[in-house]
Amino acid sequence: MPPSNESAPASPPLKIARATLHDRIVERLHDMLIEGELAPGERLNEVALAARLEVSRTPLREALRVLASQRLVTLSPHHGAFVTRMTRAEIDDAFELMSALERFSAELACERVTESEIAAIRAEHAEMMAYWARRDLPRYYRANQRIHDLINRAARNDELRETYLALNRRLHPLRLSSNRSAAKWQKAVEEHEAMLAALERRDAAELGELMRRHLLEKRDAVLEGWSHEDR
Amino acid sequence: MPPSNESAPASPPLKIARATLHDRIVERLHDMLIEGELAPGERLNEVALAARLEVSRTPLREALRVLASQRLVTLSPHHGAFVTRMTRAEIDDAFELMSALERFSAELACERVTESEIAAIRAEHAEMMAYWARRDLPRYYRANQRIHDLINRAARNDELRETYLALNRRLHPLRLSSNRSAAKWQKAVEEHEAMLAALERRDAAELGELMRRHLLEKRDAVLEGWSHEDR
DNA sequence: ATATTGCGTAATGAATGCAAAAAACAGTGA
DNA sequence: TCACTGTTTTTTGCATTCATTACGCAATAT
Repeated sequence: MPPSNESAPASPPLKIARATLHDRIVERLHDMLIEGELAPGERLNEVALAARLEVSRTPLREALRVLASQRLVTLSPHHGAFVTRMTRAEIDDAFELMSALERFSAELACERVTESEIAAIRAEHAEMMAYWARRDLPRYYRANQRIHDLINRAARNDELRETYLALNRRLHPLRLSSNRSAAKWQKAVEEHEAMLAALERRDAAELGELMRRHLLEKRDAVLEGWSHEDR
Repeated sequence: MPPSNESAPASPPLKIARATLHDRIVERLHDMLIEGELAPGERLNEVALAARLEVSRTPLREALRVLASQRLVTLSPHHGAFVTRMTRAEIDDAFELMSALERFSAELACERVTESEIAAIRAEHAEMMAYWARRDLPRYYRANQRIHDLINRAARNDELRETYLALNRRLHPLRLSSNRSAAKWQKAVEEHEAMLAALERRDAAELGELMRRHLLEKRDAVLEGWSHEDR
């Protein structure tokens, strides 16, 4: 036995572990939040939710703690869990941070993207344009998300991607209040054209700046719709 | 009763809620991780930890789930909880992301920092230089952290700050493997001088680039020490 | 001697029970 | 009618208990 082995701490096994119940509950609640099945500000009663999901309170509570640490739900001791309702300042900050993540993702992607990845992005872009021509907003939105995720993957930084996705999940409920005017949508489409061109030229500074500004405009569009909807 | 009230969801009370047990356990484990009381890779036995903290397993498990969602511990179903040991690739990615957060924080700070905040940073900088002169690495390190946090606060973006702090916590255990050579330390000090000067000029591009490069050099220093320590 | 299989033990996953805190309600008084 | 207060009820926080899975060790066969 080598002496170094004595102080070597145990490590987690690498094998695929099948999901536990509370992990699946986290997934399920994620979906329910994304689908809007649970509205911002809504109270989450533990026994009612547990009954609805057909689980006991224990794994549900563990899941709620996890979602709370991701700020998707807000816990108030002895009062209960609520679907997080972001304030104006939080939305502002979140989009601002998102603009930085997008810029950085764009810069890294320009350095690291492969030809086949660009081809995939180009294809997805074409599909998105088709949805735009048909004014199919839901599908346009999903194609849009896929493009951003492809760029994120091309950046080859899992930490960045995880952070991006986590923030994106939090902002997801706000997506409905943007792109409602045809003019804004038109502008967003043009920006995407420019972004694709910059990526093909691998112009990091240009693409980074385009994506940063794109996000800030999205923020403005969201805040515009937000001000006369909630709060 | 106004009709709008019917669909209005309840909101969490705004009052200060005193910490629950599992929140305090999260805090305590945070501290233990920061202090190095729990080493990376170490296994966390639920009953042993519960006994040590004098709590039952339920709130401890909730705390472990929270820490796992922050990637400070790794859960392996039916195997247990382990203090997360970052791989080389994860460290690489994390520092790269950190460099982007620092750059953005620097850029925002240049736009938004007040004179009194600059004064506070200048004072903390002077204190840090004193620790450097005495070769007091622990205190130097803490002063360094405070400076970065002051810049972060000056950026006026809580989302950014939270993200920064969360990532910083994960990288904290690695701090020991950097700044071991006097030359590198000297260089870091010089970079800090330049950063302070750029902040005083409110030169966003310059400060951003300085902080980005500063972080990337820190990454290299950490990875250098890392390669012949663990793994 | 080594590999393999089976069983016992220990650990985690999940459910239930109990106590405390907060919310809802009713009743009383002004 | 409104405000206040005492009580009831609901809901959360935590401990305990039960069930399931993984690990360790030994015995056996090759």
